[in-house]
Order: sequence, then C-alpha cells, then structure tokens
Amino acid sequence: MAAKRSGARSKRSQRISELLQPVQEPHSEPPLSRERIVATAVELLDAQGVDGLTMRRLADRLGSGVMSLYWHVDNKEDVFDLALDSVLEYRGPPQIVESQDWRGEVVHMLEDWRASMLRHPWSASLLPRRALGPNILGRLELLSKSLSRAGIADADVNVAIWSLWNYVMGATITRASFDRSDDDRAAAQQRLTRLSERYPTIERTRLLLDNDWDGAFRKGLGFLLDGLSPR
Amino acid sequence: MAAKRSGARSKRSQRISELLQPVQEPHSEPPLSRERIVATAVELLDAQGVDGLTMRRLADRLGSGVMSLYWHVDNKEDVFDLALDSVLEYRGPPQIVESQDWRGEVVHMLEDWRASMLRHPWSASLLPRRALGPNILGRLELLSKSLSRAGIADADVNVAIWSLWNYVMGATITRASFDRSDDDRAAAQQRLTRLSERYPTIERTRLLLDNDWDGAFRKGLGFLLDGLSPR
DNA sequence: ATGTATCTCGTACACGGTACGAGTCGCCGT
DNA sequence: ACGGCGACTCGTACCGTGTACGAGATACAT
Repeated sequence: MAAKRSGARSKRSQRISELLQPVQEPHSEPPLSRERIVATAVELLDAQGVDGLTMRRLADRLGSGVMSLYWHVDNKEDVFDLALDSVLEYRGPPQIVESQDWRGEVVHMLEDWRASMLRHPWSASLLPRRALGPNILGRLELLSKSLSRAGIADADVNVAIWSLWNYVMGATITRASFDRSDDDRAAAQQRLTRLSERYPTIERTRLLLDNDWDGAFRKGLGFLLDGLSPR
Repeated sequence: MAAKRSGARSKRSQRISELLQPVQEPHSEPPLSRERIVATAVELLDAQGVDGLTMRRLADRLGSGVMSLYWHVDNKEDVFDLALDSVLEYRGPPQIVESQDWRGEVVHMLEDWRASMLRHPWSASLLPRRALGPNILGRLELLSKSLSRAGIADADVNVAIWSLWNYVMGATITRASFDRSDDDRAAAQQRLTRLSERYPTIERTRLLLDNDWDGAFRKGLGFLLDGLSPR
C-alpha cells in the first residue's frame, strides 16, 4: 500500500562508487537523479510544450527505462511541480538599484519574473494550478517587504501583492499562449481580420500589442503602481 | 482528405421528421445537436472539472455513441472552445448604471465576467489558451468604448484594456485553482503553516484573501482604475 | 428504383500514466 | 565467506484516452 518513496524523499546516498571510479563506461549516461530528471524535463517542455512531456519521452532522453523515473519522483505531477519551481529562481535586484528605490526593486523583480516565465512558455499557465514552490514564495516575501518600505498601509499591502500577482500572471499567461498559437499564424491572421469587422477595436489593440508587448507590460505596471502608491 | 465538416459548419436542416411526429419513442433522447453537446459538456465540466470531460463520458450522458459526436464537432478542442464561449455571455449593465458613469460600467462588466468564470471554475484557466470567442470580444469592445468615453488618451486605451484583462484573468485563474486544490484542505493547511515560518507574509495574505476574495478583487481593481484614470 | 446527403456508431489503433514484481548491484554484519 | 538488505532499474501489462475508418441507417429528390 505505501508507495516506495511517498512523502519523505530519501535521497540516495551520494553514490560513493562514482566518486571512486570516474567513469564506468565511456558512453554510459550519468546515473539518474532527481536533478537530472528535472533538468531534462525542462528541456523537453521548452522544446515541445506541455503536451510534449510524457514519461516515456523523458525516459528515452535520459537513456533509462520509463519505470525507473518513478523511483525518483512520485508521478508526473511531481515532475511538473519540480520543473516549475526550478525555473523561477530569483537572484535579487542588481546593485545599481538602491535600497531606497522601492519602486525600482519591485519593477525589477516583476519584470524578471515575467521574463523567466516567457523563457519557458509552459510555465506561466502551469503556475496557478500547482502548489506554490519556495522560489515564488520568496518573491512574494520580497514584494511584501518592498511595499511596506514604500509606506503602504499594512491593510493595503495584501491587496497590493494580490493585484501585482494578478497583473503579472494574467499578462504572462496571455502572452505565452499567444506565442504558442502563432504556429498557425496564417489561420489566426485570417480569423482576426474576419472578426475585426464586427469588433473594430480589436484589430487596433492587437497591432499595438504585437509590436511592443514589453512596453505595454511596463506601462500597465506603471499605472498599477501609480494607483497603489500612497497618496 | 477533407474532413467531413471541417470549416463550414453545415447545420443539419432542421430535422423535418421531428416536426411531423412529436416523439418517436417515449423515452428516446432528443436528437444530437451542437447545442445539446455544448450544454452537456458544460454540465460535465462543472461537475467533474477539466479532466472529467472525455468524449466517451460526454457521449454516455447524451445517450449516443462516441463517434456520433464527431459529426457535430470537429474534435475535443472544439468542444472546449464552444463550452467556453457559451459561458461568457454578457447582457450589459443594469439600467441603474447611468451612461455617464463609465467607471460603474467597467466595474460591473468586469465583476460579472469574473463571476461567470468562477461559476464554472474550469473556464478561467482555459480562456487564455483558446481562441477568443465572440462573447469575450464583445466584452473587450464594450470596455474600449467605456474607456474612450472616460477621456483616456487613445494611445493609452490599449494599455488600459490590456491591464484590466491581465488583472481579471490573473485574479480569476488564481482564485479558481485555489478552490480546486482545497479538496485536500488538510494537506494544504499543513503545508502552509509549515511554510509560513520561513515566509511570514504568506499566512497573513492568505488569511485576508480567504475571507474576502471579492472585496480584495474590488479593491485592487479600484487601485488599478485610479492609476488608469486621466489626470 | 436509384441515388445522395445527412447522421449514427462499432471497431480498431496508437499513445498515455503507472501498478506490479522480478531483476541487479554494492555494502554491512556476522 | 556469506547471507541479506536496501538502493535502484526496468519489462510487462492494464486500463483509459482521442479519433480515423468505413459500414450502416434514414429521408428526400429524381
């Protein structure tokens, strides 16, 4: 009944054998490990998208049997969680940004967050459905500190975090899925022009955004921060 | 090579037979139709979530064979598109809101939008990945008019729409997925309290949001609109 | 009577996640 | 020296999925 490695993840004991003899066979793959699995999963996701990740493909790419994966990870969901968090590290703002400049801090972190997710377009739409990993929690914590330092009332800080989260997630999820569906750009183009007769605004908006998503994100974020700033 | 009903959807010709003889058998299901399929798909999605919708279950519930569905619908993706759009109708603001009150108009539409998606929690996370249906386009169109009437500069209207879209989508997707993962509330609770030692802000935020998501949404939206309003 | 269009559906296939249990290997206590 | 045990690998099998294919059924036009 109990799964082999359910809750407590017993990392294998550092593989002493490998430390002694450098390489067993010339072309043998390095042994499986949670880290290697996650890294390869990210590769696969980047290359093929969410649906491209299957346990079989993952095992192939790792040069192992499918079921071997299940000793290191609980199931496919687990792989998603780990891949997701591995992609969301944050190293903090550059030194250039001074600690007085709360707004610069916040903007830098959020733009970095968005950029990280856009580098791995599968990640954004996955994030809301999965458990919050340590890296996102760290970002939220940092956000909270900056906003408090900005002089925003304690009662409003939560709402502010929530608003910024919403904005970033919405923007990035939407942007990422636009990229993906542009595979069939011809069809999309045709569909849109057909629609723009009935919905005159859409075409205008699309054109503007198509050329400058980054600028639009930054500008909208600016408006939001304007609204959030203490008066 | 050409699919039976690829692009041009040839609606069947009103089933004359049924108009003549009211019911063929006492307990026979009404005939299949795109509308009935979509309505049943929505039922299924509401009851079982995204993964609960399978073509076989859908056919069962409709009392038909699986492959019969494929005459009315291109594929499963098509079903998602149709179900999604069918859930996003908007009837416009109530008469109480006067046409001068652009802000009231916008708030009403956006809150209605969010409410519609939360009534069907599968819908929010699906929306960004799917083609924009007529009902969402209609909402965006309306948004655009209200904002122009508000006196927002033309160049900024696009960014404003984009920002509001982002906010609503982010808020709703996140909220909807919280609901879903609360099935295992015990586990979530434990996980969060364990985390809140390292990330003190999180617990506070969660508590606030847990009790008053609607209020937080409204308040954050207020901040955003403050930032967007012409100065 | 003979098509022809509309609609239904049984069968079959390729592919997905993963349960089960038999293997291999190296270390440790005796 | 040996027996056992824990760490790890993996082949096979099962069931559930979307949907291609093509054989029917029905109604209507000619």
